[in-house]
Amino acid sequence: MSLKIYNTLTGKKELFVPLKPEKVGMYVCGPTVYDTSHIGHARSVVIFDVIFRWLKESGYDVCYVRNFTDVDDKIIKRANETGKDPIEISEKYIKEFHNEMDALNVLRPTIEPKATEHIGDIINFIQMLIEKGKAYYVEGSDVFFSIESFEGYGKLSGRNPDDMIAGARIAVDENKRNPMDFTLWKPAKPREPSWESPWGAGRPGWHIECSAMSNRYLGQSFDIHGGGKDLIFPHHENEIAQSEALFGKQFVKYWIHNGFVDINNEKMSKSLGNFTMIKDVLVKYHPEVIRLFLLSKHYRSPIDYNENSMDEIISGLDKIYAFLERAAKVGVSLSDNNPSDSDLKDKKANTNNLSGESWAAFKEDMDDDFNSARGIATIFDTVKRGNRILDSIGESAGKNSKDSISSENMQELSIICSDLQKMGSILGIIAQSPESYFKAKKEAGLADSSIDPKMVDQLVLERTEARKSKNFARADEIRAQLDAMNIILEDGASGTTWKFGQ
RNA sequence: GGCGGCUUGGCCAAGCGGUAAGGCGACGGCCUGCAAAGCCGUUAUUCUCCGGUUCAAAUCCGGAAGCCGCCUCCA
Repeated sequence: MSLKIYNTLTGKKELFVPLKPEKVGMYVCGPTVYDTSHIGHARSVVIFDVIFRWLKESGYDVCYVRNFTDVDDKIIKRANETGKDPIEISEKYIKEFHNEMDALNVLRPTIEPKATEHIGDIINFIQMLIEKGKAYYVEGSDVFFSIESFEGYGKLSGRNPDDMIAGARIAVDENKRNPMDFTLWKPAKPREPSWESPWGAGRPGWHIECSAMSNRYLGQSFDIHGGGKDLIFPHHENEIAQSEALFGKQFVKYWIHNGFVDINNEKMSKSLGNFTMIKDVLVKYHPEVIRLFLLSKHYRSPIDYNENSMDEIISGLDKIYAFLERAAKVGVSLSDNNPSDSDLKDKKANTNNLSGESWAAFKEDMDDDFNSARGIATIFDTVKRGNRILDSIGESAGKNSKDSISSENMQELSIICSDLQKMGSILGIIAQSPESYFKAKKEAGLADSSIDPKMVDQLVLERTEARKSKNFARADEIRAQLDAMNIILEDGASGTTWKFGQ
């Protein structure tokens, strides 16, 4: 067990040693719930989901906290535009977020705190900062954090406050002692949600909620803090300032940041109008295809979402399931591979003695800074090994029945399949049985092709008869006819099956 | 202006000093009545370019070119 994690704070890959043995505290910045989530949110959530799963698999007791920012300018703006209550807005999008993440087979974090439910914690936190001389209240204005009061300001993002001020594009607020000081508490304007505080009715600034909530659930110091790369500055920098200024000790040991999703090699942006929403992607692709895609590149690098890549991913996932289906046909039993949150650990205890070389390789891949791209390569290597065994025993030609497969081969195939399922359970894929995967695929194909399956079956039957009577001309004619409908035939040992092409 | 990142075969993508994983595609073969699937083989003497360090560099250092992100809300 020697997990290494790239730490943004040090810019190096470091051996992961939790603050307390066997326990890990992890905080990830969740969405501001004012709009529908896009594919970029999905990437971040899926990546940290895999990290969560891997930490648990590695034997840690993980407390995973992911917040919802449910009070914010954008939510208020949205509320005013739609004439709704801000709470209505945030609840709507929280619900949507949960639905989509459930569809993507994302495990729920241990705790999902909301900013509005921690206003007391936030006010206390600010109060203490003021008492320590780290923050100041400007009468009639905001409470600001004083960056000059915190020596380490800029250490996460590698920025020097003076340089930033020099090239600043921000309007200087006359109330601030230093232009880089940031808001902890701001006074409420009319018709805005607000809470009473020592500084009048108002609401928290953006950064303070994460310091207050992480402190509440994970303490003054914890192991991992994550989020998108864009959060490094100013959000996470400011969190460090708030928490370390107050508690005088290291806030977070390992900082993890994920890269962005581009769309056809362009950044998602309002001006380009290319925001790709999760719900739209879910309509087009199987959830496991989306996960496999999001994990197909190292989490820190940018990844490009485009149709061509998605088609390649579909081929890959089909290949994995097709192998499992072949294996099942010769009698390898596949376990139910959709473990709930709680039984990942039990599963480990049950199947550990069965794990093979693939699992060992995968473990190395994941231990190396959660290298899911390499883990996926290991999955394909495993599939190839399995197919090779199946070819060698001539299963496809129907020469061997289940009984005549040697016990060594059976044993090896069992291990390969169980390894595949274990690897899948970390990446959150291969959660279905091959039958239901291909059945769903066929149904999806039928749904948008207006093809009558009965008619296809009838043609397949006719072709089988034609083949029996060596009328190959007719057989090929039928094949061509179905091919024109994007239907591909496969003549197997146990009859002919059909599927949709890509 | 400040900070950071990227450039690997037709495409996607690992690689983090020891002599180029994996996927998609293409081509040849096995299998098949023909296919499909699967398997086998071929597809980068070379990693944007130029220098340097080293017995050894895609990997380290210096320089050049191109691309990108952050510094304002952003996963």
